[in-house]
Amino acid sequence: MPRATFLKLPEDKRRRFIEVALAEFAERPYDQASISRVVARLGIAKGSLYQYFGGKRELFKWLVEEAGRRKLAALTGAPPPERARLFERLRWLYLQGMLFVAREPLWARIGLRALEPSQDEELSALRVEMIQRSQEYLRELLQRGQEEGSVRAELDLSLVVPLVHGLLSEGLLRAFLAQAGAVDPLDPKVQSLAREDALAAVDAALGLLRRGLQ
Amino acid sequence: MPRATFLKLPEDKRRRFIEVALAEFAERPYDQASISRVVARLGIAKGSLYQYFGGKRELFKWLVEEAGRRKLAALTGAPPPERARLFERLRWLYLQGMLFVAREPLWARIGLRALEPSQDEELSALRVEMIQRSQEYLRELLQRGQEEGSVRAELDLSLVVPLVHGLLSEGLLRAFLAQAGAVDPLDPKVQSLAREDALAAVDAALGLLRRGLQ
Amino acid sequence: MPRATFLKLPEDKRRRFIEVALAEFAERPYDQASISRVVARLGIAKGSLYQYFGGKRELFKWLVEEAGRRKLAALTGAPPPERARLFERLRWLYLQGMLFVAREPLWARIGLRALEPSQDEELSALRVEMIQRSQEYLRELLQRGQEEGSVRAELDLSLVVPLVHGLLSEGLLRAFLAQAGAVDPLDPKVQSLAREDALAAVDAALGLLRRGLQ
Amino acid sequence: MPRATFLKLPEDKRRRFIEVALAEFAERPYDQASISRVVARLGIAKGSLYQYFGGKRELFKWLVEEAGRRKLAALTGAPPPERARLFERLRWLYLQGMLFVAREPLWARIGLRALEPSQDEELSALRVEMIQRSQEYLRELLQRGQEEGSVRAELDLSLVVPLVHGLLSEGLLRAFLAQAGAVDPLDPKVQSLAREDALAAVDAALGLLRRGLQ
DNA sequence: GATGAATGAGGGTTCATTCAT
DNA sequence: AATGAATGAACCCTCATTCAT
Repeated sequence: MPRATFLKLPEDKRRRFIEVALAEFAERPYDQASISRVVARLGIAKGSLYQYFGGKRELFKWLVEEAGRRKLAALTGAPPPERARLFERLRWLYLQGMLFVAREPLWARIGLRALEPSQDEELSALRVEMIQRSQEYLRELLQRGQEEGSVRAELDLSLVVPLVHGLLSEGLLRAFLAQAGAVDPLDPKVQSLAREDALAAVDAALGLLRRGLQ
Repeated sequence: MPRATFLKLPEDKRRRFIEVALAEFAERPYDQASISRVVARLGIAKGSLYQYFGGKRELFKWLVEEAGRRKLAALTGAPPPERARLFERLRWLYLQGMLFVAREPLWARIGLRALEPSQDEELSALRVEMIQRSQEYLRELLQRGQEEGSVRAELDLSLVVPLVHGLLSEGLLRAFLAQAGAVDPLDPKVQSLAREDALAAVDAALGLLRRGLQ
Repeated sequence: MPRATFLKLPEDKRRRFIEVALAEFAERPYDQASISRVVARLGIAKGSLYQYFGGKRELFKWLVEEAGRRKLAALTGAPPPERARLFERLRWLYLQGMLFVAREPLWARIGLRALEPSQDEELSALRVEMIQRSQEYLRELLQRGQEEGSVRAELDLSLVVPLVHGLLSEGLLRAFLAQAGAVDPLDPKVQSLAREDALAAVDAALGLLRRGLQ
Repeated sequence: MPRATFLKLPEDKRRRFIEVALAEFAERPYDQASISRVVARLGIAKGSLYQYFGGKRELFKWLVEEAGRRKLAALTGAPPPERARLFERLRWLYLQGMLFVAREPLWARIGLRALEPSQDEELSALRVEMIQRSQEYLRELLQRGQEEGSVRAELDLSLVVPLVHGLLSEGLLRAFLAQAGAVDPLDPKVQSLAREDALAAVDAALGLLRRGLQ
């Protein structure tokens, strides 16, 4: 999505650009984020931003995608459990997710921004797609869980998937953050959260689920 | 919150005002909703709106409160289960919630709008308070559930409450809407949802929880 | 200037109206004073004010005139020096003026408001007229001073009058207020000013003038 | 105070902008001056003005400061009396002041606008500060006058300074303008005033003072 | 490739005044 | 005589985007 100009930018200039744009779009809902503020903080010309990206929406979309790539990199960077059964896999998956929130709160936050409603039609479509894709992935996992016997076969996944998704997305995140007294990933208190807190929250979530699903 | 002028307005005029304002604020996030659009649709003078409400924020807050009152009315209007134990109570509570979504999607939607982040500081504070109050209520229910033995006593409610809340709020709502292929309460497909769909979603949610919590 | 309706108002109602209107117009420059605020504080209908006065300007003009009448009453109420020569007369006149500022700061302030420039054309004319009338009065005094020998005959009064006026109006008022550390008659510190302060300021002013004029 | 954009504007464009803005803010009290009118007269977009200045207040403050700079330039441009004693110094100082009024009535007027009360809190503070600074400067002059023997030592400067200030500010200005039959620096009649009129007014003022102070 | 001045619609809000009741 | 709802122009300010340099 970024223009060629952006990719050819000197490493440190590009890094700085990303840093500032990320901060702006993580801190505010899309419609309140301001291109003007970004270029002001960077000290570059308005026009330059439009050389790098097609506009506000393009920039936001790229940040969201980049957040996805970085989260994926975090997942593939950590040793994934081999031949794991459903709950081991879920445990690993969501543990990495919570650690990503703690380590990269800005990137985690911008991922959530994409789920917020916005006036922009194209972004609304993106939002719906992201929700569906993430539920789709969960559905595949649960389906395999049914095949391997970790999940009762008679459960109607079209109902169960959104329910479990609610528990493991908003629910788990809030449970994790609550341990630091925070409500938002950008709250500085989040820095005090450690791996044990992530484990505690994930295990509490999976504890609830295991019995419900099996 | 509305000015006396608003309350003394002829019934049909007031009804029409509410209708148009509700549509505007339900359809868009607060910061994108526009006072100008409301008065244009109504064909009244800008100044008139300011005779009725102190401003944009006051109008929005009143709509949110009114949504709360209407939901409460829906709850108290339906026969509440007497001497119900936890899961019966939850079943009744969330069933009414889903029926409210199906019957009054605009009012339900505006209740959700209050949970979205906004640029306005006062509304942000309101939002945090609403989230906490709703979790607080859930905590009381679960605590009584522990006392009556419906919920295992060793569960750490500070973790469980946000988890269950995620499942019964975002999760349940999405499960309910998914049955009509909708993602948002404003989707016209929601009209096709019937009481059985609400029951199915609620029972699926409580089915998962019952085993997890007991 | 007030309509008949206003004059027929019950004594206490009229008194209260004056009190509130005076406070509003004394506290703010004319263009910032607000009719809406006056009726809000009074708890009466907007239309009622328009029954009493033709509008904002009429109300202001009446307040200014009333301030003039009250100051005049204060002057005629106090024993004026008989057969006084110029400086005795000035001393008495400006002493009463400073005492009026200390005793009736709101009425004194509104008199000054009339001297502030405003967007309103009619009020601008009023302002010019008030300045000229007050200089005219001073010119008569000084002329008689020349006749009686208290003021050098060769002085060009068309230059001296505005100079003396500047000293005895803005200058004397600021000197008087400065003794309480105040800059504006509405400053609450003004309440601490006593008759001796007024005398000190007036005598300092006349001390300067006497030598200059004789 | 102006943005870089303004400083980099082509000479004639900037000159025209200043001319129009100056006319607007000189003609009306701050609260009545209108940004909309300025851009309309200029035929530029509203947004452009905000590229030049942070807003209405910033623009006004810059105009006032610029007026100060221009008056200072006029003072330093004229030959200042060397080793002058108090009254020579005052004579030169206020003569230049009156000439500035006659030559640059708009810039002189806007300097006076800064002394008018306004709704804006920041400007009110600026106003009080300007009054105090100008009295402070006068106090220093008079104090040195006491040291050099031009002013009687027993005079209480805290009373004398505001008195003299009234005479030399409002008083002198009005005396000067009165010679052309004008009351306001913006009156076109002011153009007919010549150096002799300024000298006459200043000498009349200092004539009064010299005797009073010595 | 970088610049940054210009745009102009749109935002929310205030206010004195009118006039039907 | 009192009411107060309705008016609507005017206010200042923000913003993403364009385009000539």
